[in-house]
Amino acid sequence: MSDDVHDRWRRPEPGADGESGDGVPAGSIQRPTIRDIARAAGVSVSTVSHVLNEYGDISEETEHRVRQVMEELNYYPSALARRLVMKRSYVLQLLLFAVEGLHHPFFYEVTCGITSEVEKAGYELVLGVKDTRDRRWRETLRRCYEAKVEGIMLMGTLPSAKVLAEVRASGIPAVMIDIPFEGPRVTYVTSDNIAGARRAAEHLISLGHRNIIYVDGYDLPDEYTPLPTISVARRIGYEEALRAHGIEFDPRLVCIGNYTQEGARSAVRAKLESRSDVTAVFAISDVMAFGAMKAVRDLERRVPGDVAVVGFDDIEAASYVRPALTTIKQQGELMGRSAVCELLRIITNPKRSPKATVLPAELVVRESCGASRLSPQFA
Amino acid sequence: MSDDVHDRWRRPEPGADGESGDGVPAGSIQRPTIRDIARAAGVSVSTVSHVLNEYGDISEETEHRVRQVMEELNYYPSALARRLVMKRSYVLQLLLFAVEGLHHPFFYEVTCGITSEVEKAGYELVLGVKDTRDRRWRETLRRCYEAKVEGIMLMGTLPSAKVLAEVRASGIPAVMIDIPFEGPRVTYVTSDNIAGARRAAEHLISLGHRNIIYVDGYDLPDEYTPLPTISVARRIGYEEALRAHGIEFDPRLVCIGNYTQEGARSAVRAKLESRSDVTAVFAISDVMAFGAMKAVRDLERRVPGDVAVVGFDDIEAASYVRPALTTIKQQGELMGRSAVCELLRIITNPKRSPKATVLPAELVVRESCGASRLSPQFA
DNA sequence: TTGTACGCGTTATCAA
DNA sequence: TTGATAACGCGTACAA
Repeated sequence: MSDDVHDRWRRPEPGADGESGDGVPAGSIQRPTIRDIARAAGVSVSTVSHVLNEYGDISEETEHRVRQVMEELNYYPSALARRLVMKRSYVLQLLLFAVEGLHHPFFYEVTCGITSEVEKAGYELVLGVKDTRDRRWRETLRRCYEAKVEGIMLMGTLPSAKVLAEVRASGIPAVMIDIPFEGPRVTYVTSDNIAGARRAAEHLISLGHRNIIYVDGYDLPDEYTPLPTISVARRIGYEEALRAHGIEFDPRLVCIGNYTQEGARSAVRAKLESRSDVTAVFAISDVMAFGAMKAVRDLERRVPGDVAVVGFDDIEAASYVRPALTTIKQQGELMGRSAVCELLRIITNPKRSPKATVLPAELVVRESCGASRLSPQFA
Repeated sequence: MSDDVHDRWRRPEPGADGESGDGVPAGSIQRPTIRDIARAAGVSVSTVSHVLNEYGDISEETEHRVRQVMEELNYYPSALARRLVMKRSYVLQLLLFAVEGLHHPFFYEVTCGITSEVEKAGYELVLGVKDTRDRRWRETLRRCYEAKVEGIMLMGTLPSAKVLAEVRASGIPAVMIDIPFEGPRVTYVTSDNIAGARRAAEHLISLGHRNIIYVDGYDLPDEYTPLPTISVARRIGYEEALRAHGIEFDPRLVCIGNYTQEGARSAVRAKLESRSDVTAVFAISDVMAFGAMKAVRDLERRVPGDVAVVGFDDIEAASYVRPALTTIKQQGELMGRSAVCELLRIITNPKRSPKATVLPAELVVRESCGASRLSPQFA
């Protein structure tokens, strides 16, 4: 019936080659609407809608006809229109704050976990990567508001405390990833950074080390002081371990690596040169641990023979390097999944006060500390 | 005027603590609409719309009043509604096909390039990561159709040829990343894989190597045969280099590493054991090159002393490993940017036939071949 | 079981 | 310079 409709909605490219025999749909130009389907099938729009949403109150014959027409016209309902009328966007936003040149592999892992869970829930994930130092984040948030995203996940290197505050004040459900920050509809997921760092330090201590360099990420500007970053947490774990073993914490053993390899390299080298009594390094990221290893070699010393090194994250490269890096494993993918689950929970259940998630961080013993027991991961 | 409107649209949380003094907006529940603004400002909706879109035909006084009301009510126009009426989604989709456990760091780099460019263009980027072996990709594509995405970028490990064909047939503008596949509104961006591979092989040859193991990614099933993958391109470059130097190509020197470290490790070890005349390995990904290095050590031989190794990609870890990996650098971020630019071009200019982009792939000499000339990247 | 009519929050057209 | 009103494509009472 009404064949002109078929004509109206031809495939975008009438098929210059044999390819288009497949007859696949879409094309962002102009597509058939639910009304076209209704007309072509000789029914009303609501009938089509009922078929589409499987109300199950349409006669088998009608349904069949409708579906057939949808097929023929390559009809795909507009999510845009549906979202508008449903007053729901089904969109989650992932905001990644990164520092230029710092492609932290860990983020990628988390992102994979996030996407798979988002998809499973029938949502869409919008990805935004911003430079941490870019002042235009307000613009980015405005776009979230306009897009009516239902939830935000925020991850990365030191987003300004103002960003966090604004997200919280926005009232949009949010889950911070590895950023301990809470609010009415805001929570976070993180690794057990304190325990992880403690375990790392204890591992070194158990091997006899007492003077352990601590390579921190950033030297926090004052605006962050109230913000308990992962950096702070790991520092606590480190100090706890020292205390538990009667070792006094020496602030002069702390240095700043800026989360980069080169930053850690020069910082550690400087420390090693000034302190000949140091026999170990604990860097709070694997990348910085790599830098530490280079620093040791710069001084013609050996890992782990002269200086033991422990990292944090367990990125893939940790098993590639030589000697393979002993480190604290963070479960990135799981972290991503958890973030999404928690976010969806906040969205669906506004009353319920959100709960922070803390994932275990386990020690992975490889070669960089010289303690080569029972590790199948060995190179 | 009309103060009840102010009451209706309070901030989500009336501010239990001092925080909300900031007065920041949004909240996905129920927000003021353009009509509310119009009412509160005592003007018509079209006036508000004109202010919003800066038509410049509104009296300064009115505009000021409207803006003030928008501010007070924390009004943010709905992108959903706008998109519906504009018949444009302003959404680009990135489809990443990955194999479980294979978190290729290179993808992350490309993604960063993509996001920054997408944002700059005022678009939104929806991210979807699918397992290559997942048969439900049709579902994923359906969601693209329903969301009326304006363009698709496709990247990753061996998406089935069917996926590519369907994307092409869909008529949605698309840019494949590192997948040489074209169509009416489909093109690709890639590195100069042939030249890169040739350069890698030539580097080895120039160092005196003649029996070079070639570590390929996958053994392609028949369905891919017509598809010129990067794998095929690199193989061509490899063979070209051999031919140019009068070395006969020996198919028995080719092995399959499945793009994983362990895969390459065992494959290369087997080859090395059976062929004592081999003095070099060219792996078409860095990760596989790492596996090759392990294989060499498994046999108590040394890199580069006994066996030289070259990789492809230049991921970050390439500079971390010891010896640092000599490899072919792909410009991931640039690749992402180029993909977006080309995609936007296809979208805005439907007539113009798209043009493939080939980015240079340069040799980065480090330590794994023993040729340590003029390289500042050295560890 | 099917159809009518209204609303979702915009922009665009036209008239005032 | 401003305002009414019709789209945009869909979901959903409510009526038939």
